Amino acid sequence: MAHEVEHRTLARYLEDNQLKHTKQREAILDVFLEVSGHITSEDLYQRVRDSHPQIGHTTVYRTMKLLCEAGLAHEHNFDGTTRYEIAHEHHDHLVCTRCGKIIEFECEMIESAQEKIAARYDFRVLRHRHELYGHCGKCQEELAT
Amino acid sequence: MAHEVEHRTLARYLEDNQLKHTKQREAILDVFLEVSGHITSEDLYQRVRDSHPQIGHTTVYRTMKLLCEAGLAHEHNFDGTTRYEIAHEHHDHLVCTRCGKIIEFECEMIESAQEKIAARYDFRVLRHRHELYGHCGKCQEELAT
DNA sequence: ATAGATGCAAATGTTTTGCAGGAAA
DNA sequence: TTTCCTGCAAAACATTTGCATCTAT
Repeated sequence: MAHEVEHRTLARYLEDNQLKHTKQREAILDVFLEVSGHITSEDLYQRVRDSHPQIGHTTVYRTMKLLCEAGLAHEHNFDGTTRYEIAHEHHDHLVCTRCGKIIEFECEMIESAQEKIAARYDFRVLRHRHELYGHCGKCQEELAT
Repeated sequence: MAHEVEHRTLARYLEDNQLKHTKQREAILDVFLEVSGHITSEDLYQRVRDSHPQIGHTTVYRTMKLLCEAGLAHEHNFDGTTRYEIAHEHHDHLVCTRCGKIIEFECEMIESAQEKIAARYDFRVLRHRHELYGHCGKCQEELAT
């Protein structure tokens, strides 16, 4: 079994919460980690069925919610459809709308400005999304010709 | 009729596109401008029915799409629910995930930091989305009790 | 043995679509 | 009178829930 660290994290979470360690949960976690992108519940369900045809969609939903609670996955709602991504350090995105290239960035200055904004409105920030859409350098050159 | 400028803008859009000027479209635009917040389709539908009980939900959806095309409204998807807001200058959002309150903010510092990031990656930003999710002051108090 | 998990089917909630009748041009 | 619009009902999706059954502990 690949992704041993994540499976151990799941096991610990299940034990800590008196939840049960089932084949379905293992299988879904494995497929989720394998695809390693932003995946919808439906896509995940289809892929899980390739190797485990008896697993239902309901279980995929319930397991993904569990993985989010265990800190292994993040849920992201993009244009009305929920997508899951593997949890990792926070970052934001530059998205090229022409070639689809995605660049990750982090910015201390923006993070601290966010804190100031939140304080001004007496708001406690739990998470955020920040995406810049536009054209990458290569696409700018290609458009200039 | 209040909001004459917007109604004239709608009228022009309809004429320019050989679309028809109906009571329903007027009524929905009026209610939308009156509430002047971030409103869901369902909320809008309920309010429209107070004064125009015969108008259907379908027409609300279709009209809001039209208002977006006419540049009078903007559609936003916050955590899976679509909300409409009156089109105006760019701003970002603080979204309370407990009570649903939405606060708009603008921040020069963040805008200029975005420009620096973009320059660093040789990226030309055309638009962006920036949302901070968390708890508003009132909800923080309620949670503390 | 028993608390918890599963999978089906049905319910829910949101948005879209087909269609026949109705209104604006 | 022709084209577009409306409202209903039904469809289309995405997600959740009730429940009887099964399984890990």
